[in-house]
Amino acid sequence: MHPSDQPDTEKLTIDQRLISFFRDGAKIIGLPASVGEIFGLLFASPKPLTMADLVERLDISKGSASQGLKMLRTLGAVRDVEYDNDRKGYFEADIELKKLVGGFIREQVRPHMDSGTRKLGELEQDLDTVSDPELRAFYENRIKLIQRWSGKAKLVLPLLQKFLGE
Amino acid sequence: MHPSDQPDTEKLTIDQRLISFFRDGAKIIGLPASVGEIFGLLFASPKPLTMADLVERLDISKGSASQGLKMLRTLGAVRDVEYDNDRKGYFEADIELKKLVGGFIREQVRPHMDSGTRKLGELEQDLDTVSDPELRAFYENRIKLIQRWSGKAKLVLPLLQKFLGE
DNA sequence: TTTTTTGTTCAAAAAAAATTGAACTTTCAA
DNA sequence: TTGAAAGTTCAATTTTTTTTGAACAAAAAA
Repeated sequence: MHPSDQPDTEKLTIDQRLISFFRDGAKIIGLPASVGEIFGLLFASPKPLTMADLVERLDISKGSASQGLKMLRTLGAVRDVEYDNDRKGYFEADIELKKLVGGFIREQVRPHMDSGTRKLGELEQDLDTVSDPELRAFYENRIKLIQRWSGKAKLVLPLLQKFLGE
Repeated sequence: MHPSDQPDTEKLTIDQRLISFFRDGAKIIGLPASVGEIFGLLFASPKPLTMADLVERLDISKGSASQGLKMLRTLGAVRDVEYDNDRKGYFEADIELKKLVGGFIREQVRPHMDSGTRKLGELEQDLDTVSDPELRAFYENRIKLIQRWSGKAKLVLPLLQKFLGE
């Protein structure tokens, strides 16, 4: 080992650091690391990149690149751009926080909340099946409690989006 | 199969439904399913339960129960209670949204944000190593952008907690 | 003290999630 | 048309995470 070789954190290029930053970020919000890396590389690139660029620079498979881009497009975090009047597709990162958060809420948060709301409804239906009146009163309170939580959650999301939209 | 047997969603008891509800909720916020189930069972129980109760009613191992309870206590979502002046430990769910969200932010969100802030600092240091002035200006802008995001995130959390605190 | 009950720890096993890569489809240039 | 480049799909593999269970520790009853 050459004496000037330093422990890990030294001598990383800026784009490597950005990739790592967004890899961690992706994991935190429950997205695959490769998705974070793809976004990171696009975010760190002054010009649009092709899928082949991603495969080469991130050392991931074509399959991962394709699936990762698909997810990022669905989230509205990456968009297709014209470039080089080339046959290949080019991509760039969307950098509006409002849009990034909006996409995440729309694609990841809302569907879960909706399914939760549905489950909660089913729960309420089944209260009838509880014969013991004391236990039933207890369950009623618990369900009311979750409904209050749910109501707050539904208020928080638009508030959050408003706050983040500059 | 008896003709009165219905598809899955029928004939679940309320507590089974609550357990399932919180199992899903746990997965959504990135916690193990067993942790959600434990919370769900405690939430659905009018009186405190022991670890042995959890093992039996959720059909999980003693190890899972012990680890799950540990995590829930750290999150402030479950607390030890006196009961039955018994040798065994008894537990009950904490049902204050403020506390649940607060614990999650303290234990899961903050540490990640702090590590992100640190990484961001390192990134800024390394700007010097970029020789091309155009590229450097580009990176400077990107880093400033993330810093603006980070600033908002730091404002949002207390706001959120305030909103949820009744 | 010894035994029994309760709870913790952690290496190993199982389960879940992400990634790969080869087969396939689409698109366009020659 | 045909062939090559670009992109997608998905079964198989790899990696990561969760769960188990047996060994251990702590505490209290016998």
